[in-house]
Amino acid sequence: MAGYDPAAIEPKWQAYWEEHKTYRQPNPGDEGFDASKPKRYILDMFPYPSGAGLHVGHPLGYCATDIYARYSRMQGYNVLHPMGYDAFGLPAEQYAIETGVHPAITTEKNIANMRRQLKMFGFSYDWDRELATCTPDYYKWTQWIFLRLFDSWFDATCEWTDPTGRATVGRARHISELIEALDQGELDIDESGAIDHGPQGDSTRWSSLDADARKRAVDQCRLAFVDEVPVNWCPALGTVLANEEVTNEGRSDRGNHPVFRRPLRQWMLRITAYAERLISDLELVDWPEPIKLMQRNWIGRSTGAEVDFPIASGGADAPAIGDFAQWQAARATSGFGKSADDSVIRVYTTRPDTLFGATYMVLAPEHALVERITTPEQKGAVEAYVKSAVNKSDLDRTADTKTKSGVFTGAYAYNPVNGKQIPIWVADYVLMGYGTGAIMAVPGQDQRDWDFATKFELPIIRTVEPPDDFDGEAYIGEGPAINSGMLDGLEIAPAKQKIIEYLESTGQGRGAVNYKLRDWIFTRQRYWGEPFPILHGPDGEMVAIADDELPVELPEVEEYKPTISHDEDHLPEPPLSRATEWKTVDRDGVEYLRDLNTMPQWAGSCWYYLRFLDPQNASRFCSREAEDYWMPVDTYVGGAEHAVLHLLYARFWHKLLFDFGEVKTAEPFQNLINQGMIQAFAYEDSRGVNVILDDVEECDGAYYRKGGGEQLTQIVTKMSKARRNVVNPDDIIEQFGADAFRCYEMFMGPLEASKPWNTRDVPGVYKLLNRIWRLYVDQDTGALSPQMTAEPADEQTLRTLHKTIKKVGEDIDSFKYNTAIGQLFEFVNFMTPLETRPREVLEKFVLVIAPFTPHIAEELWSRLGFEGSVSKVSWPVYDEALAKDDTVEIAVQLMGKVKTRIQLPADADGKALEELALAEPAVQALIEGKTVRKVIAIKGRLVNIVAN
RNA sequence: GCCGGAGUGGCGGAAUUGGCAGACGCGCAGGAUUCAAAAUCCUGUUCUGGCAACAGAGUGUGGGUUCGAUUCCCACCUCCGGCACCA
Repeated sequence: MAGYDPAAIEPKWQAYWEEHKTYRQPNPGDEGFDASKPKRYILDMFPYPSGAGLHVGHPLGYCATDIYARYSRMQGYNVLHPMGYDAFGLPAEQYAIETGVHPAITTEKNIANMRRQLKMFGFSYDWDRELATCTPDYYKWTQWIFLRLFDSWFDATCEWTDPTGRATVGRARHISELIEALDQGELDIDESGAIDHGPQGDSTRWSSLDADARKRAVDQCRLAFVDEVPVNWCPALGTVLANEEVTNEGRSDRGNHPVFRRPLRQWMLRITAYAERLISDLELVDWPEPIKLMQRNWIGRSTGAEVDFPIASGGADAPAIGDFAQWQAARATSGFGKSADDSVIRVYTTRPDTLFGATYMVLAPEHALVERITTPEQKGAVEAYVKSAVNKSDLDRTADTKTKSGVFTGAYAYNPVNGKQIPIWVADYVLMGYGTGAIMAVPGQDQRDWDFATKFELPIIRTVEPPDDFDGEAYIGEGPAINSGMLDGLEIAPAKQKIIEYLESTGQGRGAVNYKLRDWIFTRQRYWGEPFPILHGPDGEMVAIADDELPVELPEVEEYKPTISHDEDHLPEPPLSRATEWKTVDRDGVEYLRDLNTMPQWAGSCWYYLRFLDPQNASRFCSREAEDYWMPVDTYVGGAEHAVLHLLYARFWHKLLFDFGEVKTAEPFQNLINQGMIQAFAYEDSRGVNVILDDVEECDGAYYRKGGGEQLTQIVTKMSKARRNVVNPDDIIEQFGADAFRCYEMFMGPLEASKPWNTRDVPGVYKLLNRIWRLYVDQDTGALSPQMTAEPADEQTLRTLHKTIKKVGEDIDSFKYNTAIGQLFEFVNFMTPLETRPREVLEKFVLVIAPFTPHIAEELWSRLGFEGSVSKVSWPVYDEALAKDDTVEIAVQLMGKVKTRIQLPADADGKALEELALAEPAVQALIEGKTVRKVIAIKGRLVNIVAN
């Protein structure tokens, strides 16, 4: 074999790496661990083991981290670079429902296929650390972490110095400390059941509860708690559906069954407790600013005020307060209640300064007061409206602003700042899940309110003076307050401050912080997930399974489908309810029922980066030594689609473990890179109808329907089965090899950008590898090329080499692999025409390509006569002086237009550059007869002459 | 609708972050080699006009700031990702 043959060399070196465990990375304390080296933890987002195997999108990120890992090892780092499988999930369960094959079997088969593919790419994972989230020895610790959530409450006012030495407010504490504090009278439970951090030495509410009620009260304060929340319940499928699985007609995407929006008892994780820290700790990590911004916006912190609007009149049941002045007087003494009493509508507003412009109120359709305040005349309309609104998703309700809908309840409330009666409406653009589920509407300063007010002919009062040239509708900009009594003339910020002081002093409101973030619904009515380690007693009490009884293993069932029904009120009966033996547990003669739900797929992926540190550990999720050495993750690469949810959930779990001293870093992921999506070309006819790839032919750069059909438009879309434009990496590797595949994906464009796959471009990089091969190996004989000589390299060759080492190294450091490979092309373009090529230069070049194309690098390295793996060799050092040129071409501009180019020393700058340039005859000719007014000289770039 | 990102040759993209627009690759055209082809090597390739030297235009659209704008500012258009039970 003389030519480059990836099919021969790639399996050979993959077998070598496997046999020698080339990429095994020992932990501190293990044999072979080198404590003198710095560390890098380089992590990929692990894949779901789908039956389709890896698609071309997976290896994009995996190639990027692999190159970085290989480069880091050559730079002298201990590198932790592991891989595993996010193995619980819906597709295996769906397949099981259809075929009866146990999801564990399907999953294991898919994992085996993915493992084969991952090895075929030549990724340098430490395979001894491979894991899958669906194995009992993994999910044992997922359950263990859940129990830490169950065993804890959030002490929101606790001021403490965290183990990294930072002053922090709020932390998770063991639930027993809450009970102790309640017993001691240091804390109380408030009217809504939440922890009352108010005046100490008063726990009257807690003391008034009996033992059962206390237990329930404590359960509601846990970080993992059970609550009723509205969900899309589909009794015919027996599960809750995601909004995207529900059609516009309120039916299930799958099967077209009716879906009901109804409250359901669910496990909830109190992620909202960490809202503040999840925002502020973003300062600790080096993430792309847009991703941080997305997380901040998702958490959605806003400051404003809560204000009570007393009900003035309404239906027979309306808790009207009667006389406004009396109410005000009463409030002045009683103060602002912790939760709203019946007679008021409490709103949250970010613009309390606009209170005088609140001309009506809106309740969410689900608001408890709607039914009570509605007058008999409006009852029919309101009921019909509420009925139609509850089945809409939040997205639908807020999406279409043009066609705002709503109904008047017939009731009125008093505006607390001026006592004016304002109408109360019901509208679905107000969401129960945000704020208090009720708003004060200020059409003068809010466009949604403006649209609504205009449509229903409600009054509009401006309370911020717009500029003279303002011709819009609602005005949200800065300006002095008008029509606002005591606030008139104040700018927004001081007006906010003043009105909050007034509201607090009169007991009508208070300053408040609000978050968009909602607690995390953690229940799934499914089979293929982690069982909850919780027992339910006969009287509804919850008991945690002891740590030493974990894992609670997933039992066998004969049918994976939840129990289905056509009755709207039928309650969920998940598949685990069929595990008759398993589901009941006897404890001291009392029969307990296991929790029959499972955790969402997120659970396993929330902490897998910790298990990689020490995956076989049977006594802890990972050893403290391993955690101490390896954390945090230095580089985390994955798709931007995880920018919010996965990354927020994982940070939340990490902070819980941090609060309990189980991990030592406040944040898990120090650096984050979001790879783009690999898209595909697709073709549409003149009507915009998709034409599958098999029916398209190209002619002179245009695309036509096969058989002389009409011309088609090329578009860029997601790869999809329907368009038949999915590319299978196995096919590409079979044709061109893994090294070429890796190079192609890295050369496609910036890692972060989405870009279309184009198989037509793969031969380009394949050709590069062939050309590299021929620099070393004689095509005819298969021996080392006779053009490779022992003679020392000339200066130009050395400059090219050193420039290449520098450019490629710097590009790897900043993950700019597309330009790094461009430099490899330039090096090869330079070497190819040479008659003889210095061996010393070519030896160094093998090291430069080793991170990108490990197989060909190993082969050439061994053919050059070296023993052992090239991945163990140090990255070459470049000479700064040789890596740049002495003279550079300077562009000479006249009035900003390039007129000529001259060669000048690279280090000339400022005045010197200006003088050198002006001395050039070509430049003299340019300015002849003109007056030079100004000269701008930029070192190594250009000289711009302003002359006329 | 809300949040985030992106628009540069026939195509993927580059541009030291305010300093020569189009590196590098694909494709295409021409040439060398070959009986021929593949492979390989060399040359050219933003557009318009011109044999050419050269001139003009040009980074989604329209404005602005600047000696100088793909880069900064304002407005708009288009596309992509996310919107909490797909993960």
